[in-house]
Amino acid sequence: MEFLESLNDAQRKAVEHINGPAMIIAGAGSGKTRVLTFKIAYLIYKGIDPFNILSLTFTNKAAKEMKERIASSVGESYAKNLWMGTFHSVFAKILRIEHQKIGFPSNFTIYDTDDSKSLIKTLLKDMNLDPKVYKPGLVYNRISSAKNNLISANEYSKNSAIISEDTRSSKPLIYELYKKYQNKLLRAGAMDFDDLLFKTNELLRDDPQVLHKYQNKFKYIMVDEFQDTNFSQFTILKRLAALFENITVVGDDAQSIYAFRGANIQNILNFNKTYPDAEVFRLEQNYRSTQNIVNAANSVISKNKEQLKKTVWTQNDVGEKIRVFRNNSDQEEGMAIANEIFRLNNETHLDFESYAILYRTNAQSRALEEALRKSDIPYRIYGGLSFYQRKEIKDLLGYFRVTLNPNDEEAIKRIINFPVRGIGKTTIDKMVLAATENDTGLWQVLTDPIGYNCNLNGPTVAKIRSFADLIKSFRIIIEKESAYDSGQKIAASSGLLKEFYADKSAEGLSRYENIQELLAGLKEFSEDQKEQGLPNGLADFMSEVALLSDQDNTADDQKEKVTLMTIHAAKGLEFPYVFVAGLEENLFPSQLSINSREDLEEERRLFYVALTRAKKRVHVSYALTRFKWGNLIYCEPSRFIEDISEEFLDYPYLENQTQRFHEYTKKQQPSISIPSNAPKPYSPPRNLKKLSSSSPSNFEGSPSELIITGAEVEHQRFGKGKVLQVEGQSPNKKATVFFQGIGQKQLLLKFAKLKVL
DNA sequence: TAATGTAGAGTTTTT
DNA sequence: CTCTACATTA
Repeated sequence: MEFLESLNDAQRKAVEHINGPAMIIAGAGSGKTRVLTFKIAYLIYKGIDPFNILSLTFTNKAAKEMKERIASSVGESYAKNLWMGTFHSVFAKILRIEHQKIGFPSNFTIYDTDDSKSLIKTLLKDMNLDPKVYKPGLVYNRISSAKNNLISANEYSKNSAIISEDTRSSKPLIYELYKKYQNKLLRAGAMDFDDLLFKTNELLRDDPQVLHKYQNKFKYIMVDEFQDTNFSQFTILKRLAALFENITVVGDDAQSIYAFRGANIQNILNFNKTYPDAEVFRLEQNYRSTQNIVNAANSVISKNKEQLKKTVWTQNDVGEKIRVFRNNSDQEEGMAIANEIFRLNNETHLDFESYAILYRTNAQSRALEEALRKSDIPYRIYGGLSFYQRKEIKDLLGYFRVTLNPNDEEAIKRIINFPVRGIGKTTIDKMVLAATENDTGLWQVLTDPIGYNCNLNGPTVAKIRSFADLIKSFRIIIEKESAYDSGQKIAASSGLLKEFYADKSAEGLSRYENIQELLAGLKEFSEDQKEQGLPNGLADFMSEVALLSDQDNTADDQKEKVTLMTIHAAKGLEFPYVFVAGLEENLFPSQLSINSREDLEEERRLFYVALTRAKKRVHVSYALTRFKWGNLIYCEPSRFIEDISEEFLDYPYLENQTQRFHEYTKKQQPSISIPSNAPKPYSPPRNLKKLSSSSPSNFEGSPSELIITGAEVEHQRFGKGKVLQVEGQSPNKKATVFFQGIGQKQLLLKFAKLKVL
């Protein structure tokens, strides 16, 4: 066990602790992950069966990396028996095993946030509620936080405090929505993210046999990022650990930055109350950053009231002070950072991947990107729309979902008329109505439209039948074929591949590429699973995919590129040089946080996280003016800059510059007008199209019989074009026309006026 | 049914 | 400003 030699005293003690509850408070950069992996390896060396170890992490990526590290230390054959993953993925797995006990199919669907919100929208329509008052996002958050606090729909409706809170915000019927929402999920054989934890809690609470089974299986439990767990998660832990109490949690209260989505910092602050015998280990030596960075970060976090006692220190060099950049505008801020990176790079000859620019909101990336582009500095930006949220990906996954679970109504609605097969809104509404009246699901109606008496005409019934048959044929395919083969066939037979292939616009091209990428992922999955002798069907793929995120796709193309990301996304990462941009009041700290101490403290922890990402030097910057939604606004430097003790700051111009700024703004007030000498951003001319399309309309179309393949035609708006194809029967005759300079368009002849030339 | 127009909203994010 | 969701129009 010579690996223990490489640990410091505190780390080694934490690793060697085996029995009983333990809390490891791990300061930033203190080698937390190393301790956790070593501890698991140590348990295995001590003869504990990996089969009895459960290790929970914040992301799948973290789990995967840790598993690999353990495998390289104790051997693959041991490591593969470890249960390792996020709360959601581990307990989804268990719920699939125990599905009968909770009344769900084993291949239940996991609804993502979009599915949930769309379901809430349809419920609002049913109940005739105004979606402007009952904003789906708000309703969802309300239900989500109830679930995270283990309040069922029934308990919710009986909780007077909650009801009166909802009434005060003029949304008294949320309890009703919650109930209906759960009913719909049950009927759809679906769970949302919170349900995965909620149902696990119910299962462990109500079924002593199941509880006993998993208590005995998971004799040793490790939890990473414990500061970001919520009540529901902690309750699961308490239940599972109740028998042996071999639970080790690792975390840093100073880095708790996810309260806004239900994480409860009290879990870590009060761990000792739940487990009075818990041994507490403090990892306080920082191996990452210079003394100046560590001390500056400490001075910031000390302004928070709620925290566990610890003193992070380092033996590293003193290093340089935190540099403060003051700028007149967000553009200038970007240029200042770009210039500094350029200068540093000449000086140090480091790769561009040594630099990160961190910010509070994604919207800030634009000005920064522009500056980097102008300076020819390569960068990679994280965030934005994730791969799995893209339309085309959700479309294909929608087909997979319906195939696996035809009760998945959100997925049915997504794909039933995409690609278009003539089943429109009216038809769907009729069938939904029939389903509601007969107290059944949409799929049942789809498979027997006549039996349910939906008042549909013959051709429509035929279209519905052929859609149902299509799905049924997919069900046969996935019975015996691999995920890849099934996926390939479904993508082709559904018409999706053709649909995206036909679209030759830039967007269409990238959509097609994304579909291909997903199929490539399926292929990789199928082959990997087969190699390992594991099941490789579509169902197996789908049971994992709902819980994956972009960060799990370890794309290694960030080499030689500057990293741009939000501070949240930077958690757990490190860079030699870090730029924290936009340190302005109402931006960082965010405007929404400055009214409560708790929220403000969370923002301050976020700043702490930002500072402690850096190894060598930190630059913080702010702008005096910034464009927000097209308007120039004036900004004040963030209070967080003053939270850094002056001795660690390099703030050359602080006094005279800010003073000048204040004089300047005073002069301008009270009329908030843009001074003529203020920098104006470049904005390209817009709405050119509008000007060219406003001609009076006395345009006559030719009769549809004259519109034939090959004909040269003219359209009022699109101009001259050539008919490539005509399909369908009058009055639903459709022509595909190629217009010069515009591209291919599909037009319904009963609407579009086309003149034959 | 599909393209186009318009109103409204707009932290942080993983599962 | 920019994106999205819904209504409108052909």
